[in-house]
Amino acid sequence: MDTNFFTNVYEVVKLIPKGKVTSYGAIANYLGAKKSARMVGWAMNSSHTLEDVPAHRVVNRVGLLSGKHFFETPTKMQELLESEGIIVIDNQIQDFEKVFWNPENEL
DNA sequence: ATTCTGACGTGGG
DNA sequence: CCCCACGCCAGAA
Repeated sequence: MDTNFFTNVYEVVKLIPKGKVTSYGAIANYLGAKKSARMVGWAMNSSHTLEDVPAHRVVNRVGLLSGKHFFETPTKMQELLESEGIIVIDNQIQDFEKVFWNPENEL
């Protein structure tokens, strides 16, 4: 089902532990569509209205807050991450590898 | 129906 | 190491 892909993305994002982050590609890979990482981001765009989906915990493969511009305020995403113990400098997550949460590794 | 763009990722120069 | 181009899929003009 096409809508299932979006729902699946939401489910995975919801499962991201507090203080951890993941990447669009990791989610896409977990869903079996690693080449469609863009769709993951697109799915988040629809999810931005949903409060159950912590989109701020999803960043690109480099740990860059690429989607912060889509939040209510450009600084909201960084503040949310920092409030969870994640250090963000210049839209870049510090110790990205440490706070990285891989769906395939945990699920 | 066609074209472009986009919260990405990988590969090549 | 930095820059450019391609692939993927979906939605908007």
